[in-house]
Amino acid sequence: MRLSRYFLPVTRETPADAEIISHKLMLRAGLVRQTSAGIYAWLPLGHRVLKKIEQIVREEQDRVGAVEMLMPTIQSADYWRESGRYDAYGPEMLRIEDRQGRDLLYGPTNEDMITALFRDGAKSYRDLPRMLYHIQWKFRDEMRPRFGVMRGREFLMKDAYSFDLDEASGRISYNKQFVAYLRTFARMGLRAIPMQADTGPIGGDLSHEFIILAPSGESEVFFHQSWEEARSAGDYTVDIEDTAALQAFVDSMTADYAATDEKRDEAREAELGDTLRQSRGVEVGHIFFFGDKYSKAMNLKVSGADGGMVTPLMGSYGVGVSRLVGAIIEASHDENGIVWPEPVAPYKVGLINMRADDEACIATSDDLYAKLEAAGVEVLYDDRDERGGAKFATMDVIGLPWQLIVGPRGIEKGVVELKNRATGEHEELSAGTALGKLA
RNA sequence: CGGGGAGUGGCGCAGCCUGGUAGCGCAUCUGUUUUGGGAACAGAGGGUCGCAGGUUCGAAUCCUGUCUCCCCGACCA
Repeated sequence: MRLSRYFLPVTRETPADAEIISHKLMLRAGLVRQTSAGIYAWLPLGHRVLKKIEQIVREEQDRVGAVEMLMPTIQSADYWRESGRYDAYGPEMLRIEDRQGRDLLYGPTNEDMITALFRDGAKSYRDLPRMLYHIQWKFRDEMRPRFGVMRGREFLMKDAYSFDLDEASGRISYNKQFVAYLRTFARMGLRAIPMQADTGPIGGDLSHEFIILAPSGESEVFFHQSWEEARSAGDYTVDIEDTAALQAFVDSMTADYAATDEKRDEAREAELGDTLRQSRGVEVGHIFFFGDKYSKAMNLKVSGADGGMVTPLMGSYGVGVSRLVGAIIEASHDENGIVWPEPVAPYKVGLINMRADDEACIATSDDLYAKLEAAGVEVLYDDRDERGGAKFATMDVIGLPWQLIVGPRGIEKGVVELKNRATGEHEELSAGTALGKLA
């Protein structure tokens, strides 16, 4: 993409209503604009990040056998009356009335609707187990939206739902999602720590929050030092079809202490001694096995193998997709701007033509741009006729992993400069070599 | 929802107390000189001061109401 044809309103000054660093940088880097309290427009660059994150979430859901679908943002109140939640949910739910006087709502979550949809389509034990998910905008009328997209009223969430015939099977579905979550966050360059959360009516330990360590996170968290090590998706490989191995893996991942402020265990912390760590954290995912809460209330039943009727057990699994954009920035930035982990960067390379009034610079830059595009490298090309300093500042604040710099000095020597945004390391090399490194 | 604060060109702010034709920095546009880490000079465009009422010869400024946004708290992906 040529910057001369893009829409990237970067600003030097920070809008006064931004408080935390990720929010400031998202505004400065032209990722989002606020349109109402807790509601944001995603500008082109921010939209690309959102899509990158969404795609990683999607791939990891698919990998554990969840099936993508799409439910509407607007729901009939009838689903919620059926589950008994319509009156219970309270003012956080945005209620709407259509021209016929029918009660509608902007969905804050989808358990009720998915239960109804699954009920109408699944008739036999052969239809289970199943995991369904969608990635859709939600609305919760928060009393107090804040922290930019980290606590918006409208937010993009991946929510998955599992349907199983018995608790053992439900546990497997839960474990698969557990693995998917670890891999999802690791792929985004994040250290996400699974922390035990409030359990449902069934009890046990089948609810976890996934917390990302970030200095300005909302909650105080405590954990074993082993969680400080960065891990990649590759550290989370396990044969998810091997039930025993899967369970063993989940057990090993929950063996080391990790607790939010509300869930601290004084005794265990005392045992940890020097290996106890403390940090701020942001909740980016929450998985939960709640059994027959909705299936029972909404009369979801399927024929069992023995001819009797079975009430499926359900779980739900949420990832805050839009929140992750803010969370990643909280975890990855420096004094000059955002430092995108490559898998979620809006573009991989920022190509800078230092002198857009110089024929040789234009020719070299255009050529590099064409070749990068041809090689499938996502490149944002600053071809504008502006001063170099302003271009560097723009590239720094938007934080693309690589900066490829073309200027008259380099051209004289037959080189271009390649700079790594995260490390600041830069080297001069031939255009061909640079292409090879980036492609 | 309780407490506090703020609405003035795109962004950041001053002006308000003590009414008298709206100002600064950044950004934008034009020209010239520049050119490897947010250039310099000259010029230009852009605001019915959140909205509605009121007081007054006259309101950004005083009064009343109202809307919106932000911060702290309790609640939440």
